Amino acid sequence: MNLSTPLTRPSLHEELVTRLREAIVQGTLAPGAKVPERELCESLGVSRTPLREALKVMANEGLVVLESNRGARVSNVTMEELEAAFPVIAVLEGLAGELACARASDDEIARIALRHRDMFRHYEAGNRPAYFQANRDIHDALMAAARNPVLAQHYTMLSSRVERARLLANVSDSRWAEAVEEHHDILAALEARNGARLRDLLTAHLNNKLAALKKALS
Amino acid sequence: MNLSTPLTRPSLHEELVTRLREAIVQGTLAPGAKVPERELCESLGVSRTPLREALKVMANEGLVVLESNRGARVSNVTMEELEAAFPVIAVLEGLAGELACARASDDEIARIALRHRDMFRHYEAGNRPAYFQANRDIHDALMAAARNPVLAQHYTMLSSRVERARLLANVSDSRWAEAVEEHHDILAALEARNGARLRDLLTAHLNNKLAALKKALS
DNA sequence: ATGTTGAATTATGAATACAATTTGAAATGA
DNA sequence: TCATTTCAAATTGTATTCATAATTCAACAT
Repeated sequence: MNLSTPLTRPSLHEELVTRLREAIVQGTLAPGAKVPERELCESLGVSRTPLREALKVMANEGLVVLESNRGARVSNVTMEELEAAFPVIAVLEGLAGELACARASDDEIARIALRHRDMFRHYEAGNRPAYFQANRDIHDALMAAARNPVLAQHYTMLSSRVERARLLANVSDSRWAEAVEEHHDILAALEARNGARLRDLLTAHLNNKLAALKKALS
Repeated sequence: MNLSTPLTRPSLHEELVTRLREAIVQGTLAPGAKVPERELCESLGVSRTPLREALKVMANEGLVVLESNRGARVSNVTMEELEAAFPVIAVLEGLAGELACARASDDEIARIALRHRDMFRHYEAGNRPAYFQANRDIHDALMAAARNPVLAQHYTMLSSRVERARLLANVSDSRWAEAVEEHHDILAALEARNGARLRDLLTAHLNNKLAALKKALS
């Protein structure tokens, strides 16, 4: 048990941030939709104050935009934003990979390898949702293995902004095959603990993902 | 005049975030100090609501920590945090350099070069504050030249967290000389628009800075 | 019929009020 | 004297209120 943390129960606005973030990433709160303050207050059973605090935080992260005297809207997923965000995510993931090679336990690497095999199976079965989930798990596990909370924090912010793009367009089958290929290399570099190579592979992987999105959305 | 923007006056809490961030970076609000809510409200002439909204946002950025029922404290600058944050800043600056090489106007590069010459003069004169200022200007200008708002946003968050370290320890003269040397190379790579090289130089520059800080603080 | 005006309604931004928790010092006892 | 307990004051987290800006919609003019 952890006795160093002084037993701090999460504040209302933090829980709201978490739940709203999920709702936005999942698409329950659609991009561009205005956030109905009063309604949410009622359904969540809180007053406006903590909800509004949560909205300020999410606005700072770019998940919502605040229009003065007109309330909050879920931010739109634009091509411009994706083009800006992806290169940043790419270098962050690259760094995560590099650090993970240096710091991950053998056990962690084994677990990531296992998840890879799951993912490959989902690909063979053509099961996109399961593939996506496994893919996310892998990236999250890698981030955890990097043991850098600052990195993880910014990664979380950015991926929640971008994750929603998957709802906009399915990538082509050919890109899917390519991505799987890339993941074979990624796993190999991780298992070899080749940090520099894994970094470059991950950065390229993300940049390729952006290119594919661009194509799918044009 | 710009008529496309729908005439939006900045909200109170946003202004507060900006001002509090400055106060924290500048050291007016010292690391570890608790944020006196009532006092700040009076001196800033606002009520608690917008101030508290600002504090939530800054807590999300890591500039303050919220202790439940015990209010906000300015976060401490720990070695652990610096070790986590610097590598992230390093890759972000690297990306900024790479993008700047591709996107900066000749004019922008010329201005950055000019600011470099200022900075070199301040070094020769042994004027640390002026050197720091010029140094910051250079990094900010580079970031602006990268034309990536997402990158800039995260860079701002991170550097405000880390900037305060300069108040903790003066780097050694030998490291100072080294940093100046590195900046000569950085400028050269930028003027040659050699993106890959500038990226690597900047990343290394930041990582060296961390190493120097580690030495100075031990 | 279509477009415009303006009062009523609603929603928002900020201030204030209230309840719960923490703090700190006086009072008590060893 | 020193530790412990108790209780008031202060501070915080959340709810509510208030003033103002935006929206809606019916009445009117074109």
